[in-house]
Amino acid sequence: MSIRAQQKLQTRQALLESARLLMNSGRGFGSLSLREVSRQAGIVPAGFYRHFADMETFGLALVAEVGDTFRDALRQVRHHELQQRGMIEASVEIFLDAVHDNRDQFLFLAREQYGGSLAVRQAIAELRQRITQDLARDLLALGRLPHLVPAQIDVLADLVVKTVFATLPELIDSPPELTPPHLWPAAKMVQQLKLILIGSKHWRRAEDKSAPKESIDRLANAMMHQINAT
Amino acid sequence: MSIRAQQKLQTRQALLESARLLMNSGRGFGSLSLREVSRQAGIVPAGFYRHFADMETFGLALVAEVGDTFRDALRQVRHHELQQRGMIEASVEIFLDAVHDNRDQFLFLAREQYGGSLAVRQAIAELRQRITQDLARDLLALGRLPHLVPAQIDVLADLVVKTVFATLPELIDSPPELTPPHLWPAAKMVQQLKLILIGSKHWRRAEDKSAPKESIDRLANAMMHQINAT
DNA sequence: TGTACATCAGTGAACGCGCGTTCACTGATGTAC
DNA sequence: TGTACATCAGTGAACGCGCGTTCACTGATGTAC
Repeated sequence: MSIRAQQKLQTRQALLESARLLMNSGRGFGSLSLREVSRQAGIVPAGFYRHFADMETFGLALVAEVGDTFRDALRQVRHHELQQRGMIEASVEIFLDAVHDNRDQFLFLAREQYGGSLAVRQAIAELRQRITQDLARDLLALGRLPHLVPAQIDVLADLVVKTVFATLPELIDSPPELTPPHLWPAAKMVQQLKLILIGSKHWRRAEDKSAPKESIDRLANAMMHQINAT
Repeated sequence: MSIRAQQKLQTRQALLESARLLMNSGRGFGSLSLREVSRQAGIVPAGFYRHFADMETFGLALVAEVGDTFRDALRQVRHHELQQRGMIEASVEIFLDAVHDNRDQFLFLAREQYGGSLAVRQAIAELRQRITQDLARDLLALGRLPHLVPAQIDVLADLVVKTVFATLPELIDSPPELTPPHLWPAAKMVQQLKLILIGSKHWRRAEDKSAPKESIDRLANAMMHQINAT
């Protein structure tokens, strides 16, 4: 790569890192200013535009960055060729190492998954959906849950990913001083994933004959209560 | 109450409602300005200070508001005197009604649970902790899970509340057009809560004799990987 | 290799704008007698 | 009940400030010959 391209890339990464640094003190991405980020990266405000059209595009670059990191971690988890016993602990351990090594990237992800601008939120939702689908595919291919239909696998994968994403903020910040050991985030998450896995082992196939009509009606009822913006 | 006090209360509620309205278009509370909120509520910026010292105090009032609504809903759920069959569906139905009736309050809660200012995030964390502890107390008192020790009940309650909080954003916004019915948020949440309940029915007591030392070591290992800010 | 021109990452000044906060004020409501 | 004074929610003007964006620029790096 040419010297100029290298230097440009360096500045670009300085901008990304600056945003993550500024968010470390508890601020949301939406409250960062273009001038502030540029200042932190050591360039003049106008220089920002050599790299990004606006703060929204910049936010999408941050999502792409943590997305790559996240998927790398999951690839490592997958290559660990899961054995039944201790599978969850080993996977969580690999994942926690990735979070530790890229603390501020995951802080951005945790902080902006619901709070960010529309574009950032959508990009994170897409990232999360791809991760969920990959997990569902793996669970189906592994064949350890042959009693579940694909729709159930989807619901299970969604719950696992939901649990991991929702635990991220706790994993990144220290827990309150008085937290008893069984509620320390990493241990708690391991227990909860095991609990979910136990549930999925004993989950009956949908449309079970023992509760034929009533449960379907109830489900439809719950679905009708979908809260819509429309 | 005096006329003056009534009018003041009315303006105060207009301010709270204005903030929630402004957040409906996808913006975070942290990006709202004092002038903007006052304008929406129909008063002059300086008038804001008759009600709140600053935007942070104002944010805490919004947390308190949705906290009351949330706990009212849970009180209704609790008074429904849960019967075994269909307990989850009935509870979710009551909860979804509350979310529907107070859409923008729950939108604030969902949006700011991780993204808000430090003070707002802490207030929401306290609200959530109180809800979790109440649930753990209820689960223990009901005695339907006698094989679990209190520490396991805590982990279970945390997972249930985590699932509900993490599903809130989906419950509030419409799901993407192409979502298959089994992944519609309300139905999906019901399935996932059932899955968790099934897991808890089959969860072995901690310190199970069949995996005596190894699992404790693994747990400790996972806990050591706690990611700290320190 | 050397030269002449092109590219373009980063500069520095300037702009108009909405912001949070202050202040003395007004006039409806409340209170004391 | 009527009067005289106190309270205080909301006003309107003013302030200094950091913001996003524009522009012509500079000078190191890249390219053509």
